[in-house]
Amino acid sequence: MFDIKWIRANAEAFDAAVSRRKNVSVRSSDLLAIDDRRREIIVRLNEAQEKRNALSKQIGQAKAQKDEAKAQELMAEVSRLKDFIPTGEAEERAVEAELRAALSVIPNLALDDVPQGDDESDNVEYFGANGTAETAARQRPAKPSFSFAPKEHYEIGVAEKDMDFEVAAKLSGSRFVVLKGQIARLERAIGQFMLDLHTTEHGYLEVQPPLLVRDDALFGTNQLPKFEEDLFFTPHGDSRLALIPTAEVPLTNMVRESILSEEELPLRFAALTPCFRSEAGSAGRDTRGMLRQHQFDKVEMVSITTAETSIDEHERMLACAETVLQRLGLHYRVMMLCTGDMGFGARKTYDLEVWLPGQDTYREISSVSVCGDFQARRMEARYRPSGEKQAPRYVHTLNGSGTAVGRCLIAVLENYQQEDGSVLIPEALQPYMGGLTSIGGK
RNA sequence: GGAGAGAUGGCCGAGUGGUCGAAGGCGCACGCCUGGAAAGUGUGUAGGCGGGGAACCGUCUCGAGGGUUCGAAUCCCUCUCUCUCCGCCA
Repeated sequence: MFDIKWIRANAEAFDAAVSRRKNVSVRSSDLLAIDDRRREIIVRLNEAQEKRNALSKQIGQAKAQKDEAKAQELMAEVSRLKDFIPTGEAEERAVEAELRAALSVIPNLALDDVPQGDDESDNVEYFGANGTAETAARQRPAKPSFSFAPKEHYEIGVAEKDMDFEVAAKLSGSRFVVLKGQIARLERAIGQFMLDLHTTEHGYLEVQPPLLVRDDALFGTNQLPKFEEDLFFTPHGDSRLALIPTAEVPLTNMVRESILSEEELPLRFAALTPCFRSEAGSAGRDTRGMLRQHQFDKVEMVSITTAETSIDEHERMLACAETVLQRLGLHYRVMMLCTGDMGFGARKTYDLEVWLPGQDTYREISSVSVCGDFQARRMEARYRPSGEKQAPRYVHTLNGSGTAVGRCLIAVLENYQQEDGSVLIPEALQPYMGGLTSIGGK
């Protein structure tokens, strides 16, 4: 969410930057018009309150001096002028709500190095801050080669038996899956491996958050008010709770409505949780297999930083996510999303796309975004700079998947499949699989 | 689910209708003291909004929202959360 004072001071820059984003027609002049009305009512209200307060203080003094006649006279005077105050207060609340509503549906502005574009076809491959295609290729696992036609994950022998969409449909309908036996264990192993990697090697604090959250938390991380239809809700008393669409929501909101000290930053949280998405807008897309589900596991990373360090933290977080795929020996590429493909709250986003030989294509497995102070302003999350006395500033927030567990399971199955329908277990996962080196063999 | 108690600044905690944005303490900042530190000591130390070039001024905020009143941290109502006891329960 934007600071109206910043928009007032930087109206042209705001208009130029906001016009880079897709489907956004708002102009600074619309917002400033609301703000002008807001300031006008505040001035009038403050003047009335000032008079009322001054007179009330005199009444107190008159009563203390037992000057009842004077007190009565003053009280009559206050009664006359205070008619305006209740209506003025109501007017101020209304116009402030109007301004907030207008501001809360404006997406974040892209950083200067984000490519301009309409959709994913305008994303550009990214090789690291100082990297090239060559340096990236040395660091990233190679694309596997097959002596047979690799299958899609749900066609592979071991999955045909233990990845059960039919029974899931009986329980819950489409876009659910029941995993069984060694496939279920493999999914669990992948999640454990990733979470352990981030907590033991990358400095993230392991967190087990609630999976049900209130509307305020969803507003903080931008799911509300614009993307309500993507969520599952459950009634709760007279209100409701949402199933988290990503652990970004609880992890980021852990710092909401607080003032941290600069010394505590950066805060780094990681969690392995189920995620729930209605997929309202994607009917008919990716219906086969478990690529796009209503429920899936994901390891999420969240960093809370100062304003100065968020860009560096973004590169660091990308590297943390990449390490997962490198350890698993999975080929991937990194895309910098263009302005048209970025999420609502992001200033810049990198997607990790893992190679799926069965589909013969790259598919998103992780998304790493830096949001600046956009979410912090929605959450009222600030920090007090150290040293000389300074006013609190908004923190910067970042989030990234590290990575999606379900999609990683797909990638392991497809990349490590054998002709006989069995699947080799990557070395990094073997300790989590009781030492097994393959599953689904005869 | 029933009964009761509570929510005050970065933290702890006093304050039951007026001069209270709020005692005191802790923490923090800057000074004094010291060879240096600790201790001691002095001063300062909430946030939002509006006005102003600035110094500064005004206003709002004592969990949230309403109400009573000339005036509310204090009284009333609703809600949220926390704690204690009882019940139920993985």
